[in-house]
Amino acid sequence: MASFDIKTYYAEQDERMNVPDETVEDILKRVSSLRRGKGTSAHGSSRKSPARSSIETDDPQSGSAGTPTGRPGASSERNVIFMNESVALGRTMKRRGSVLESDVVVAKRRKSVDHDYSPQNAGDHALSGLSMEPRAAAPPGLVSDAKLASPERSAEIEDIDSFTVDMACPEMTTKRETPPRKAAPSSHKHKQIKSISVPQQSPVAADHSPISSFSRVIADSPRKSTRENLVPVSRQPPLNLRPIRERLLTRPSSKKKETKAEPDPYEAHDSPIEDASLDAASPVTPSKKKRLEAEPSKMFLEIKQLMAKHGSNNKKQADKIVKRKAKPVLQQPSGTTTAAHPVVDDSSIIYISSSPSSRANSLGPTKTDMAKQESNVKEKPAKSAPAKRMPKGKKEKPQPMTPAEYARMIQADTDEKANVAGSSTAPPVAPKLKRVKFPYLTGKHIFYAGGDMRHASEATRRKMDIIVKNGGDLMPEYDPAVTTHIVTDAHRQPLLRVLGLKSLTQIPHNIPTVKWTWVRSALALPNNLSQGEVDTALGEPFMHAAYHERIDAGCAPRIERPFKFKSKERTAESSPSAGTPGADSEHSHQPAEPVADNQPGPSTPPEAPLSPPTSPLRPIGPSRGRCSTNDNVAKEASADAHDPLAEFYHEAKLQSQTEDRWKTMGPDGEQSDASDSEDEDEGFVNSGEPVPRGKRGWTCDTKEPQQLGDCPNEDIITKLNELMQLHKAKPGEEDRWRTFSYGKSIRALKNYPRRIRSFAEARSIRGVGLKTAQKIQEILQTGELQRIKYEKSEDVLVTRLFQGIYGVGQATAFQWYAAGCRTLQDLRRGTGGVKLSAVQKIGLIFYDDINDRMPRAEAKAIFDLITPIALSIDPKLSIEIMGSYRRGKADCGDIDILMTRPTDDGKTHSGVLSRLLNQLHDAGILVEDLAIPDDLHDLEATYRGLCRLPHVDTSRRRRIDILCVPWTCRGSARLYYTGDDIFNRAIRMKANVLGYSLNQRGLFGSVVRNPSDRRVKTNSGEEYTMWQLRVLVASETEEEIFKILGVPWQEPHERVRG
DNA sequence: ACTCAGATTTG
DNA sequence: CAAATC
DNA sequence: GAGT
Ligand SMILES: O=c1ccn([C@H]2C[C@H](O)[C@@H](COP(=O)(O)OP(=O)(O)OP(=O)(O)O)O2)c(=O)[nH]1
Ligand SMILES: [Mg+2]
Repeated sequence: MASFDIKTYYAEQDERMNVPDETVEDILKRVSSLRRGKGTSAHGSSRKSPARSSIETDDPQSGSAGTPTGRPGASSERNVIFMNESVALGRTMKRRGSVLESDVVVAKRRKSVDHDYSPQNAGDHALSGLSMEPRAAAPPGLVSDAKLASPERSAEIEDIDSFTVDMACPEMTTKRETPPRKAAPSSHKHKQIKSISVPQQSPVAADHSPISSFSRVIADSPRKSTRENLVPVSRQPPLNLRPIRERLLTRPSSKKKETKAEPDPYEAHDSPIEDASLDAASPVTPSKKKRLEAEPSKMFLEIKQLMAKHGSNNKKQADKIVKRKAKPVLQQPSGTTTAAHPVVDDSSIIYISSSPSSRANSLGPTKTDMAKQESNVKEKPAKSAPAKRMPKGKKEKPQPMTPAEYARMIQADTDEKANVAGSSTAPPVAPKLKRVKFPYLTGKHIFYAGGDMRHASEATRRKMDIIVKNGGDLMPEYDPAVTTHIVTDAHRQPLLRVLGLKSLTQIPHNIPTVKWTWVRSALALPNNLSQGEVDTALGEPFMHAAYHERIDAGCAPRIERPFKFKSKERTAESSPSAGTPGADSEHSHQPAEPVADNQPGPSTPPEAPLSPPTSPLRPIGPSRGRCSTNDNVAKEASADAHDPLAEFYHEAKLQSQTEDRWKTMGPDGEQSDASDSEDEDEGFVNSGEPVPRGKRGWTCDTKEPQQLGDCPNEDIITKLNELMQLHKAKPGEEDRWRTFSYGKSIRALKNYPRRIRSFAEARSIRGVGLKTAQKIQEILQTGELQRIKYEKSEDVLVTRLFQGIYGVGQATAFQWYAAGCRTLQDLRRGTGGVKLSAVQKIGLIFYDDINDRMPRAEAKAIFDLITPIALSIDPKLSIEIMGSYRRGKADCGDIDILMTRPTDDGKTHSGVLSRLLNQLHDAGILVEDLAIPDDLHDLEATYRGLCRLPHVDTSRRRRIDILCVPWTCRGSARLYYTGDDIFNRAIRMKANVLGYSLNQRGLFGSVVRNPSDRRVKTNSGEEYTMWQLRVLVASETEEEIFKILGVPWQEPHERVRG
């Protein structure tokens, strides 16, 4: 099994590389240019090198193929300082306690003063103030993997505590960079919240809890679960925050808002332009500066330097952004509202061990559920949960039906209504579908194939409904003669089955195979388009091609391309290069392809797509640029009789044989013992053991040695990672999981102690499958990975740039790309009519800041500013910094704060967040809001925003997340928030396999209530347990969760998997 | 052929 | 409901 | 993409 068919390998590679790559790009170019009437200019710049030219200066990858947030590839997590933390902490604590004690800012917490946090249109505000002009000319913060981390020394860290906000440089720049652009009419829904500013309370010494600073923050020794959540209160350096508030708070014009006549102090100066308020602000600053100057520490200086270095000179003053969100006024899904919440009758509850498979329809505990639980625990009678859809209440008899049947049904029904006003025959279940005003799918005969080809699932029905509603002619079954479009999100195999075909190539060219996104893309369109616009609105089919092989389908004339044959040429290409691997970059060898030419007809495949000159056919409208290449390809292919890669093949074979020995020796012992249930995929590290074979076990169970420097397979890892980053930028499920998989292989490789020498050896590693092993082999033999070049197309590069914007993911990035955007500047200009959401605007403005990671010390500094403020609101609060910080990372991508409060005194932290946010804004720490919790008063809430060190004009914007959870959930919440993400997924997966389910609220076991009754048969015949509930098994401490799951305890810094 | 974690907020 | 993010 |  170790051997593989090299031909097939290259054939596949070839297909993948040639087909979509060049084609998409060209098409896109052509299209976009057409749309914009830009003529032909585009194609000239097609390939690599030229491609770059089209990306303006703000193109991060110019040069390095950095990734915005290169996850795995980025600085691997090393806990540089972690070891000393407790020590350092202890020391600093002491110092802190003695030196700075008095001035903790404390506000009397008086209920009366408790005003809700009321942000308003953050996006608009930011925009109005700054405009989206590029602020920092500096190259985007995207950094190549190599230099991501600016390692902090442990020494530095201990000093951080003495850090003091420097008031020396409080000159707040009051100038605005640009005249306020009219606030984008981003219509936010406003959460109905009364917004009233809190009259500043004067700082008061914290007389309360002598919770002296200690350390929970860092050295958290889980063992003592007792005080697990004690607040790491750190005495705060003298910082007079108070004055700021009033001035700084520039109430963004609450334009429409005023109608509300909300007595909002902020409303006072409601000029959208904040200049006024800003000016006002400046005078205030001086007053408070003095205090702060008190002992600037060396640490502080360092931080300053660091920041200066990063130097994002944002002139923007601490604009107050306040956003109001209209809270969905408890719009209860009528149906569910009435349905009484299922009352759990304990007596009828039985525990069952759910197999992973059964978890499908088990309702996970939702916020709503938890609310109930909380109440049980007498935490707080959860407010009437907005009924997050209790599955129980209604029961729309799904009524089994095949997709075809359903299609026929709704199609018939709709037609009837549309055509004859005849009395409805009122088919039993026939949904009342009314065609929408603007049926953009009119005239299109669509065959839809959902995930389930046998039964029309809810989702399938909904989608079919949509198709019909929008005028589409839904085909019950595929008929190549009539069908004009095939819409599917399924995989090739299932689709082919339904179509009754053997190969995708059997589908006529004129029938595009597109994903659901194609239909959806025009859904939200204005309903006034002209017929002509419809098609454009729908988007070119190829943009939504379901399979890259068929990317051309439906797009005008096209020249048949002999896929299969190209394999050879490619073969020729890579193998020979073995001797002279490096050297040639794609374009470079354009002219000098000789290298490859040793072989019979090896037209370097890369060249094919690359060379604009060779295929100038572009001009001809919709023709595929590829045609000429194909011809060549075919020719060459035929010419090439000898397979140069034969050697590879043989070699692999041999190796596999020889290596089977050691490989097999491993398995025996392992397999037996591991055989039990796991089937786990998670491969794992056998740290440095002589037995290299793929081991089994749960990745969450064993800490991975994360030393970087020693990896013997670094080159391989680097290349695979590069490839992964490229895939990560692509939309679609396929690439999503591919990325997932690459991640696993890479991790496995990182933990592999020896240099891999062969295909077979690679293959033996868990997580490294056929394809990856082949790639590894290619790297081993040629020193490079051709595939990378092909995946590195302009669209990927550009969209990856876009994805660096907070709030922009694969989908939007590609949409924008399709709209013709190529640079960040294009986005600012709104090229192609692209619209950025409020968050995205902020993300764009602070592109560099957000993509930068902060030194650990800065995270602490900011947190230390926040802590006292929080405690001033409620001394019993427990707030802790989590995420990468808790794991001991030297640099943090953001600050993750967990907030909760013990309930022993009958109180909760409800409402604290609101006040905290207000105060943090006032203090100039919070600068921008990105996401506000549904209900600020909920015990469970998530806030996301941007913060910065106040009063330091050089400080950069940092991402900050605040997570509030009920006290009872603290354990699971800490587990979750500590991460890392890979670890979380791994442990959650193990939980599943063991019949549990784990989330930030707790570890749940499945339970079925009176199994005898509530069972429902589904169309497929299985039984779905509708009343299956998940009961809380543990959530208060991390330890118990680890224990129950049989995961050996691991300190935060040991939970690093990525 | 199925699974790959599970949740919240936004538009 | 899909996308983005944690 | 990989493991089952
Ligand atoms: O997909 C994800 C992302 C994050 N998390 C958890 C683990 C993580 O540690 C925590 C905080 O997320 P964040 O994105 O801040 O990651 P981090 O671990 O703190 O790293 P970084 O330094 O980039 O912030 O949330 C998940 O469970 N799943
Ligand atoms: Mg973080």
